[in-house]
Amino acid sequence: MQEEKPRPTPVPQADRRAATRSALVRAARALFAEHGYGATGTPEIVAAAGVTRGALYHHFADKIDLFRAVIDAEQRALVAAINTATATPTDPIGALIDGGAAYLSAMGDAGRRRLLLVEAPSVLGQAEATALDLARSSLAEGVEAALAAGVLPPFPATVLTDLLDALFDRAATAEADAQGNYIAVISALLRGLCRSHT
Amino acid sequence: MQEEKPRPTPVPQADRRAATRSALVRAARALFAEHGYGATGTPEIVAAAGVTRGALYHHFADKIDLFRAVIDAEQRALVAAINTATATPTDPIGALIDGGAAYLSAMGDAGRRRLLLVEAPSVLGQAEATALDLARSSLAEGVEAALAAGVLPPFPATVLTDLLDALFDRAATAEADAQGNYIAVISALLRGLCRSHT
DNA sequence: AAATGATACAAGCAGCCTGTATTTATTCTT
DNA sequence: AAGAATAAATACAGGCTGCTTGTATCATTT
Repeated sequence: MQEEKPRPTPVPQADRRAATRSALVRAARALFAEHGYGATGTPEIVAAAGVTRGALYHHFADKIDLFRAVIDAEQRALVAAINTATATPTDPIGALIDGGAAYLSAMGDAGRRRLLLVEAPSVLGQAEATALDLARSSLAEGVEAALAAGVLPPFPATVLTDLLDALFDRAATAEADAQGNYIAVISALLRGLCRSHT
Repeated sequence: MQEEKPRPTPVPQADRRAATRSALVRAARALFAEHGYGATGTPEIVAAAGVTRGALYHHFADKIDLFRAVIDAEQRALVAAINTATATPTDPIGALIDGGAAYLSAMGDAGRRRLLLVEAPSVLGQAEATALDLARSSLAEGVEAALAAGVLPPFPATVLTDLLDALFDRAATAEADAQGNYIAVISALLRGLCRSHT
């Protein structure tokens, strides 16, 4: 017995790096989502990730940079969930409603809602938070398609997108059993807007 | 000369208390609005207020308690500004639009927007932040009046209030020169909703 | 009006957290 | 296999929060 440290299957550096990095992001996501950014300390994060603060500050410039990575991962997970839950394309207005419903479904996790809707604007500032908002980009496409199809009155696309985004965000924070009512009202609002056009 | 401390106009304790308390709230409001809650330290606040940290922790339980006082004062100032800018009562829908415009005008200050729309939900939590939201309460009255008048479809009042609140909040964060467009779209949405009813 | 009590505030301390600098360990290159 | 490079751990400095102790001013009671 002298197997102390013969060469314990040399782990590639890239894998090693990716492993600790994702462990940090995963642990940080859970704690930021549960207690918020300000109430979560880096000692707590690294303990949950099973590494030390040295590793954290080797991978990320500072605590905010780690938070940014968490938000980025959460945005990607969100659009992935939306894409799997998105219905078959219908008319432009129906596509907006269906996309909104898929968004609500993908926002079912309370931690995700807190991270994206509450913490991100506060920690990163509204400007960067909306810049990182991928779901909003796909909503903008839907609005532009509806405008191009002529089914919406010729209001500025950015304004329509912004207000629709606000409606879906607020619906996402509503009680789960009331979201049907929110979708119904949003749908009625959109249909009424179309009718006022034609 | 022995007028060192004869009785230098004994300041009533109540006045003294109110003076330091309001100095703290005023200084904290300015710094929280400018740099956010997390980036503002209590040493900075008390320096701006011209008192010591001892005074702060005598008047407030902790830093969050001071922030709560700032938000409370800001809410009162907001409804006061809304009331002075509110137009004469018209039809229920017009009252909603006019009230919304008055809200946007009262939210013209960037610091106020940050405090009420970004910092408060993050620091106090969404639940407490909406509970302290006075403007939302008056919006709820307007929605209930419109429902009672039968000019809106019979959707749940809480849902309509919540979604209208979201629209006006988002419009408030828009560029000042674009807010006319936001009001126009919100107005069109509301009118379309009425039309879908009758 | 003098003493006793309550209130407002000041100063200092202990613990924690963040970010950085320094060292050690592991993997890649030649 | 030796050295370069990267990953991670340890140690440290500064700042901030909340508490505790101490002091001065106002109020109250007799």
